[in-house]
Amino acid sequence: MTDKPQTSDAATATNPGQPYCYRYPHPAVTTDVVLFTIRDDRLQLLLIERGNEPYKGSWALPGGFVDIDEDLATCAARELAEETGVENLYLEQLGTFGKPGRDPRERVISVAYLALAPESRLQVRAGDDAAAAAWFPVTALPPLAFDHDEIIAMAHRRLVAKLDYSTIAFQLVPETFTLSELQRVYETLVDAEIDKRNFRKWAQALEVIEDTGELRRRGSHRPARVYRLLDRERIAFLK
Amino acid sequence: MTDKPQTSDAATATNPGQPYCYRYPHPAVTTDVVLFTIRDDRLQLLLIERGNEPYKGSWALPGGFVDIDEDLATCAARELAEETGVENLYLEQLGTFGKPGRDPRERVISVAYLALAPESRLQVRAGDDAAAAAWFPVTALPPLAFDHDEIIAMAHRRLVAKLDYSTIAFQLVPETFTLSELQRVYETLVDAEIDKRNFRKWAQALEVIEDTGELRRRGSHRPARVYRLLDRERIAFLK
DNA sequence: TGAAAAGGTGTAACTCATACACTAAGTTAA
DNA sequence: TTAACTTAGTGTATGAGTTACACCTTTTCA
Repeated sequence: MTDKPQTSDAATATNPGQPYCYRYPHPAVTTDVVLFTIRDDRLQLLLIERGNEPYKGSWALPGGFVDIDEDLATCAARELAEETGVENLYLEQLGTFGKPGRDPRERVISVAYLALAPESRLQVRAGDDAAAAAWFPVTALPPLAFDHDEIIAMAHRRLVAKLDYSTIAFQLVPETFTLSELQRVYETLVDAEIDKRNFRKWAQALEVIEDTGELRRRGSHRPARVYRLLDRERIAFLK
Repeated sequence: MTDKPQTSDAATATNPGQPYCYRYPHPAVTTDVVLFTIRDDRLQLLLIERGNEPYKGSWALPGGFVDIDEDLATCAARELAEETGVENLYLEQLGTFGKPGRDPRERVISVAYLALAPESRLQVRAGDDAAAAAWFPVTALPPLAFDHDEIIAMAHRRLVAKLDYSTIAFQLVPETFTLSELQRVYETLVDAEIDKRNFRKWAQALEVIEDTGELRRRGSHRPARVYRLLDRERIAFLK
């Protein structure tokens, strides 16, 4: 029952040094984002190098504290925009991590998000706080701060699980693409080869992409038809 | 990046009236639980009547504030045990609801859980705070406090979606049961009749139940074989 | 002892996923 | 100019799994 803070429990400015006071201790709340993209035919994710203790020198997920009047998804999107310069990424709530002691400084509860974007939409700039941001393949992660390894593991499991019953992977493809490019995305995600005819039959039956009528000439071979998503932002659920 | 509270941001007891003070405002964090069971062949959930403003007289999900050293799932289980007297219910994190303004008193972020139990395991007692607790069919809910209608809607969607790819519904069945009873659980959840032979073929092929060898005589008809779950606590994923 | 009520069982049709090999259209280099 | 190379693009047959469907069994009760 969302009940306990009696009326006077809200913030009051009675202590100048630490002006936000409560009758009961409150945890800090952050959002952290696992942003996946495909670069160099590998699934990679964005990490930020920590410049301060704790975990100085380790890498961490982009994220930060939720402003007191800010929605959770807005916070995740904002932190991500600050790091990547990009808005309107696919963003889905992943889960909330709140084990006591996961942050050694104070109780911190983190609402984790899963984000996906094609590499073409990302222009990662050094974070405003001059922290280093870099991409790492999920198969070769550096030492991670906090419980971010668990968060990443859950994000990866979720992404792979959703391949079976949604078109979530189409979020990893640029504005226009060929069926071979789309197939390579899937092959990267499942880490296996997929039969070309079966894949194309399946992808075209979904009614989520359309032929633009254009052809793309790349390399010394027959040009490929170019497709686009009918409705970016949306993922279809199968079956 | 889980970073901002510099060292002195942790709680300090400098203000006797409201002793928990922070440099930045912190939200309150609660857990709320959507506990489903099947009673009278209908899917029902547990609600608590609010005795105080805001939403006095409305009904709300069981839940409460997360203790500062308490894990989230532990908090949900504790609140539930206080209301229902039962432990070891199936409990799964559903999502986190944090829209500013969802609680008119202060910023409250609620981590919602989905819980399932067979009616036989539940002995709902009036809450310790003397609040009324009652079961309502999901199809006939009373006026709800906060955004609890949204939380319930998400829980119901999640439960129904999971029927397709897991044995989550087996959590709604008592220690021992007949195949007809299990079928009625499914029919209640999907609100449709299911073919008896197909259902039994399917249920027995899952390898999650076993024949106890006993027979149950109820009513004036042939007795039914009695089954039990091989591993309560566990839900199997299909496909 | 027969009528009522739920328990219990098998097979055929259909749908969907999988396996599999060749031709088409462009580029490049001899 | 043409032959070799490279990726694009296409259909069919098989097997697995899901769905539809009807009758006999075993008990209780009147």
